[in-house]
Amino acid sequence: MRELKRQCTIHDIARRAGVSPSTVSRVLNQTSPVRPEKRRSVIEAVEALKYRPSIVAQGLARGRSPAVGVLVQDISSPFYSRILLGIEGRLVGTGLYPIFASGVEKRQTAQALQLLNDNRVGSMIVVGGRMFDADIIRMSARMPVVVVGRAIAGMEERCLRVENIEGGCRATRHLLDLGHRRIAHLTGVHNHPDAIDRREGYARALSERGIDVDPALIVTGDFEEISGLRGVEALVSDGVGFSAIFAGNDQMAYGAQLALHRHGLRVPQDVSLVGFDDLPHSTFTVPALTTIRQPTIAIGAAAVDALIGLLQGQPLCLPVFPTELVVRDSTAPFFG
Amino acid sequence: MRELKRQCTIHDIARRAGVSPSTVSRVLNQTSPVRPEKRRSVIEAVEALKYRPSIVAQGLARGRSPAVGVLVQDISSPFYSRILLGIEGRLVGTGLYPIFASGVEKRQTAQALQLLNDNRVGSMIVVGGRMFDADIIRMSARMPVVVVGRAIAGMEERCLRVENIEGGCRATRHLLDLGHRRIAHLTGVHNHPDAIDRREGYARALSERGIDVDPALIVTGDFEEISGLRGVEALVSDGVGFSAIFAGNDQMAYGAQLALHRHGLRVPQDVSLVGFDDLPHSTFTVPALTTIRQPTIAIGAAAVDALIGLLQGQPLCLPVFPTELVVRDSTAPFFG
DNA sequence: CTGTTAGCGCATTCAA
DNA sequence: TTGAATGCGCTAACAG
Repeated sequence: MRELKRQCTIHDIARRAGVSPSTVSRVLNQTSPVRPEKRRSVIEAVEALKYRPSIVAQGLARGRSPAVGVLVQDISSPFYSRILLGIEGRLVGTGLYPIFASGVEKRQTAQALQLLNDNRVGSMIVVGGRMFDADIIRMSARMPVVVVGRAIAGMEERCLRVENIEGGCRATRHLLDLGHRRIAHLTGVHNHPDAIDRREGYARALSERGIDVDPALIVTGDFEEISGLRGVEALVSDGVGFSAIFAGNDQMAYGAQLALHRHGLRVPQDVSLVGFDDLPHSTFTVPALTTIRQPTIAIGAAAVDALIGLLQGQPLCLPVFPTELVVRDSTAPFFG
Repeated sequence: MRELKRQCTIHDIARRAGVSPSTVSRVLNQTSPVRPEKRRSVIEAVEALKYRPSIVAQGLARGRSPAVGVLVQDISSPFYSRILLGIEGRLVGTGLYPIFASGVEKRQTAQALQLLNDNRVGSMIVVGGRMFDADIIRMSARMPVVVVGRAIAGMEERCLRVENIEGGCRATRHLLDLGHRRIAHLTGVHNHPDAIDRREGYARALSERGIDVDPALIVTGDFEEISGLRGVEALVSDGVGFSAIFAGNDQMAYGAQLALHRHGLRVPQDVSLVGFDDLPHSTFTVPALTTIRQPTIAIGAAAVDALIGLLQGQPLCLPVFPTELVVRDSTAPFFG
């Protein structure tokens, strides 16, 4: 690897300001009072040379790193990337900064974790993912960890939660209010807590109205578009009658939308469709998607806030995020 | 910030293996021969203690960092995040790792650049963005820099290029081949080289067939969905006749699709639509989008390869990426 | 208040 | 081949 042109160091500043390196460090970190005149000359030198301390050296000297490891399932996922945006935005100006490592599959996860460990990150945010809980629990013994977009048995209190049950209820109630009775549900990843909760909300809303859950109306998906598409195809080819669909997330709703279109079923005239997440793109589907909004950016920001609290020794405090129905054009009243 | 439980260091390994720290370093970095028996006991100790060197300390000692600064306009953009995926994937196993910093707006850009500088990254990949060229040129004087998704005057040779003109041609020819003559074009960001090239391709294909470019058919967009939507609305409300649209990218095509739908224009029966990029989502639009594919993942990977070559002192070699027409369901023959 | 000293964890001379 | 010594850039403990 090529050598870089040497950046100026704390010694250069010290020399130019006529003080010792420690003094420079003191004014920069405000770690102990410094005579005003010296302070001024230090600041002057810093500005003149455009000096910026090396985070690397600081980390070594301080014995802790300002890096926050962000472990994410898929950096290009439309959902997770919104959370990352929230995390990154909130980190700016805090002195902390993120190191992203993505690991969709198990092997990648091990590498990702190793990368974060090699960097000696001082804290972690886990965003979704399917790695073994044990790995995360082990990390959380060594540093502050906050989890977003999944639940981990044994460290529930560190998992940021969204009102998924309530959200599933809202979605389903909306369809019920429109007169729909045969409402299909495309679930998310099997055993995923969010998927389970949303389905639970679906069932709850149905039972509120005294409607029995028809297992034939529930199709297992995996939160990806293609599973939504296949889910609808299964429904149609099995001859299951339905006038509405509650998809476990927006991406599955997109797939469902396409499948419906291919079968000549119009949204919302023939079938009403509700998603979950309110991804930015859902404003632009044809037709625009009615969905349950969860505040992704705010969720990412909250994870950072919680982490900072933890780093300062405060007790963990994670808000539970509400969901909100956003009515657009993919739902309409049912006309038998 | 809380202290972490101390990780084991090279000294711990040295002690356990009964050798000096230098020897441990030697076997780990294979920097000079070590007697087999010692080598073995070092390796044994490393595995027993699950030792991993601190990247931070290595960076300090070596005077260079294995971190690659990745400056990106928007980490949550469906297009750029694909490139990031390619970059990240290619970096795994190279000993290098990315530090992402996003800066959509000018002020954020300055902060992003500062973050990378504070981390003393040893190289950089710039992905899109609208910051002043000068900032990038300045960086490129100090370290290897490769640019993706934009062009910078004065360092063209470091900018990875895609056959945008040819792509624009392909898209337009496809529509011409289907019999369309009134083909509208939604351009990307004003002055953006990709946008200019795609438009150039559009014009070239038209002139090949002896068709004059009608300025009324060209609407300026900005690569975002909403601009595609507004572009179509402008076209319709201005009463401009057209039977096909070539959108400067897929996101604008999405917006166009919705606008067409809202005006009761069916795709592809009434209007054919072609995008550019082939985002993963384009398989799931209603109807599935015909588009020009560019190999985003491969582009990210190529940027990394080029960077590694540069770091090893090799001359820069950037491939020019081809584009490919992907025909799906948003285009159909023109029937006057 | 401030300079000097001593590491942080590692790579890299330099001798041996 | 290998250990001891030195330093990367910075912070922190310790005198003064």
